[in-house]
Amino acid sequence: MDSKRERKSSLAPLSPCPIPDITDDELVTISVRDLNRTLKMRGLNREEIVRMKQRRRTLKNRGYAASCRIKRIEQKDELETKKSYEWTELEQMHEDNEQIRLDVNNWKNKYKALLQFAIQNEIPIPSELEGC
Amino acid sequence: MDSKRERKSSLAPLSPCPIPDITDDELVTISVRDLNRTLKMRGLNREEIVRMKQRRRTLKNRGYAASCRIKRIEQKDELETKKSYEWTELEQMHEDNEQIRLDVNNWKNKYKALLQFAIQNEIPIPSELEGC
DNA sequence: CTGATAAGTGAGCAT
DNA sequence: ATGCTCACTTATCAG
Repeated sequence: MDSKRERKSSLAPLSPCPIPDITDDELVTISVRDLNRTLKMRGLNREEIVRMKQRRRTLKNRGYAASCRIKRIEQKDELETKKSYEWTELEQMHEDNEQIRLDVNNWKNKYKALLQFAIQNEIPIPSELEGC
Repeated sequence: MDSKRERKSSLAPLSPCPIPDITDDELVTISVRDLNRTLKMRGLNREEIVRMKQRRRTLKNRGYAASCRIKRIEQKDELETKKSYEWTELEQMHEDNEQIRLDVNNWKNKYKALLQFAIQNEIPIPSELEGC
């Protein structure tokens, strides 16, 4: 049901780290300039440097992919929230509408009752007032 | 701008196909039973069979991933469509509401005018008719 | 190069 | 076995 979906990081085997005392976290955090300096200082060869660069890029990409996923989920949530909000508003509006309709009937009936009273008692009404 | 994002299929190198005359398309389509029969007939060894099975699974997964992505996009589209529809409905409802409000005022004014007329002409009105 | 995203891969769950 | 979905990798594109 609720499955832990933590992935066996398969990155390490891809590019075995030539410098064990630089963590992935450091590698992706450090600036390119600083990284280059560090790599030079350690006296790594071309191939090792390339591998470290690639590893850095991959780690960065991992982060980008994560943000991308999160963003997607957030956008979906936002959409759902807005939709649900609009639905609520729609419900409310329906109610209001119903209420106003009742008001209309109310005033209409009052007017008609009054008019009827006038007719029954043969009270002459100016024509502008009998707009029904 | 509009980028072709077709990927160089990197599957082939992963599991070099021992049977060149079975296409990927056939491999994912064929039933397990038929596949087994075919593999047996070709006299493939254990390792080759395992590789073919894995290749099949991978190809299947590729398809599943595609459906998964399409489904996600469709769901998002659907959500957006519904949201936009609700928005339209909300607009319409606002308009209706406004119209009904005008009706209310219309009848109310008529009633009041009539009542005013009665008062000005000193016409006695039954109390149940002057509900204002 | 950096960041974002589509497609592909493998793991793990559910049926 | 099959299908789905997650995290991850890779290819690519834009800036």
